[in-house]
Amino acid sequence: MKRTTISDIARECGVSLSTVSLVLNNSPRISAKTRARVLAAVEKFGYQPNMQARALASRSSRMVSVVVPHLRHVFADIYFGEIVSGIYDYASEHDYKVMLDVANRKFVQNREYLNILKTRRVDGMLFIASSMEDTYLKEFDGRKDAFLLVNHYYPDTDLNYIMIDYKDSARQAAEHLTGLGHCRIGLIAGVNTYTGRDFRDAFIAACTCRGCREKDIVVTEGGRDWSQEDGFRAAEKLLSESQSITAIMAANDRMAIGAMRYVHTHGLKVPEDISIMGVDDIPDARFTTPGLTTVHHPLYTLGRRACEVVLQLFRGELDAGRELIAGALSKRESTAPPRDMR
Amino acid sequence: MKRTTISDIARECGVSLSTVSLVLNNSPRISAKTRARVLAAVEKFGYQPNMQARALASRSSRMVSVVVPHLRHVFADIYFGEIVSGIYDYASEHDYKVMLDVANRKFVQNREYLNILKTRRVDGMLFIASSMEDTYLKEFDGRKDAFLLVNHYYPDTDLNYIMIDYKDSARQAAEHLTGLGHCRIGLIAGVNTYTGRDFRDAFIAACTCRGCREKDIVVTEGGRDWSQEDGFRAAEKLLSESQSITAIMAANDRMAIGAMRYVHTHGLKVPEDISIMGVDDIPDARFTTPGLTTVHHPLYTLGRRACEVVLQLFRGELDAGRELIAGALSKRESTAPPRDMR
DNA sequence: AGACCGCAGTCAAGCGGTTAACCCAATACG
DNA sequence: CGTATTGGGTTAACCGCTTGACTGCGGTCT
Repeated sequence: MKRTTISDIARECGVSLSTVSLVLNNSPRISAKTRARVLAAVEKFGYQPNMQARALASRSSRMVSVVVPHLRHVFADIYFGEIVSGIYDYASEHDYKVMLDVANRKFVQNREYLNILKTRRVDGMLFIASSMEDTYLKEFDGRKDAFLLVNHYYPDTDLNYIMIDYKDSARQAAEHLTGLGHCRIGLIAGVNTYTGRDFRDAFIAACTCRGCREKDIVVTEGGRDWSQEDGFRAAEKLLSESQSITAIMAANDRMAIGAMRYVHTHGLKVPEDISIMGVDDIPDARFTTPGLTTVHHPLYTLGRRACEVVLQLFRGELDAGRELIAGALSKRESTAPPRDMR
Repeated sequence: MKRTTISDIARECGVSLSTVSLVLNNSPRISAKTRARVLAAVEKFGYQPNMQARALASRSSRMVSVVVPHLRHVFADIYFGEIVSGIYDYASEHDYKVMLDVANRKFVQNREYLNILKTRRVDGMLFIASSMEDTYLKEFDGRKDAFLLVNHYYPDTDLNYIMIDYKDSARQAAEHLTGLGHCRIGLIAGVNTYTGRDFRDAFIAACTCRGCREKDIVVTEGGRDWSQEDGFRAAEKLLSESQSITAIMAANDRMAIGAMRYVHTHGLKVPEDISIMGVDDIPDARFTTPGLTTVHHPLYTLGRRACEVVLQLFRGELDAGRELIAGALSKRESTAPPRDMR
């Protein structure tokens, strides 16, 4: 009841173990004739090499680890879902497998994030967007593991990252809104991430640069989940504190949708009374009423590229990887010139 | 720049390789004193055993594979998310890792579903709810791999499964609605799964058993995605074809929510004009207006148990595993007695 | 003709663990 | 006192594959 191994194939063909191995690894050192014989035997036995043995000998597990934050329904979040899909597809196309990890307390306390690489369980690790609180990431500073932050970064370290260019998205959003004539804008910011802060600062800078007075950009914090509820509450706060704003900019679509719901339930019309804009371009953004103007962020592509980079890092084809991917304005119906401009 | 291995530890302590190995595997054959010495060295070097080597020698990769269907946003689906979370948590608590797989064309054509087990990449496999079209699953019939269908089953095979008791949920739903006095009910069924068909048949049976006439249970097919849009369209069809129904039963919450949206946009009130009921109890069900009456399905628990079973199958502690997990009625505001009963 | 050079394979030393079988001193027992 | 048992380790044979070094050989170059 034993599984067939490489030596069964070798015996069957009357060649050595190494020959079979070389055939299986597409080495050019084997003649076409021998190769065909070996492959026929492989086919005949339905032979599949044992990945553990292969990994042990070759020092490559052909597996990457994807680490997602420990959030309530992280496996039901389109934001993470898109990135994971991108990673999975790229990995799969290159005969890699994806291992899942959740950065929960156990993961951090036991320092599993280091052990996973140390135990050679995976060739590389991808950390999807965690928050500023995840200071343990600093431990990777100085190590030369195939390690990549996906859609976030860690200041003052040499950690590799690939992420959406949030500053640029902020600029695009600011230009769109100011271009329509808005100059008193409420910003629902996400401040528990470095990218969220960058977005906030870049947005304010871009607005003032285009003629808004800094005090007319009213900032409120969304909340740590960046959820619809957070957006709802933030809009409530924003509108109760300053009635004069003509537009709300949210740091992601979910909060924008929550804000829109608040605005609607309070008898205001979007975009006639107030413009609302988000960031990310999640599928739902298309189906809100009115459709949500947002900055499209190619998260699937980001995931694919992240996986590509981490494999290059593993193979030593890359020393450091730091990339920014630009978003693009996606204009829908939730933004329009303010009332007094029409 | 080599990693520390088991022999480094052995040398440091002046014991043999096997002693270290036995300590690491909690063998009772080593004295407390020696054990302490070894563990101290392990600590000192920050040693972590190489999992590939361990897997090769011990014939266990301490990893399970989770296969999800190839759907549009499967990594962003609360239904799959809950199950995966359950699997992940159980696995993680037992020092297992989770490998991800998507049953896409490549996966099926290359018969990867067999290779993953053959190549010993994983100890067990969990297939989350696929449809009746996934006939390739039949190939597992007769094999004694640690293999489990999660929340579906395959008739006329010996494939192991663990799933929600959909027939029972159908009965509970039918009893709730008929109990309120409904006897003309529209059913939005999901018919591309065996469990969906069972649900439909059991629902009809339970209704007729409780006095409804079979022709008053109007059945329409939802669609292959079981999505809100599917529910929306199905409700439209249902209400245009038979105005007399007083309740709509959907085979899952998402379709129920879609149906509710249709009903609302057409000026009818839930539950005054028509009752609506779903199945699953996803988080959104709590936040609809009115709150959706549904049958709660413990998907997280299902995932946990599924992982437990598959590991027991792997260790040979279980020969076959076939389990049903019961749902429980979750009464909210979307169901009430029909107009003529009040 | 002799040195040299691929070409097509083979040899054998790993990769880093696990575990059945064995070994030896100390204790238990008749 | 001789023998069986047991606690605590060790030995060595794998697990199944990769890969650098080596070999034999026919053809090239000088």
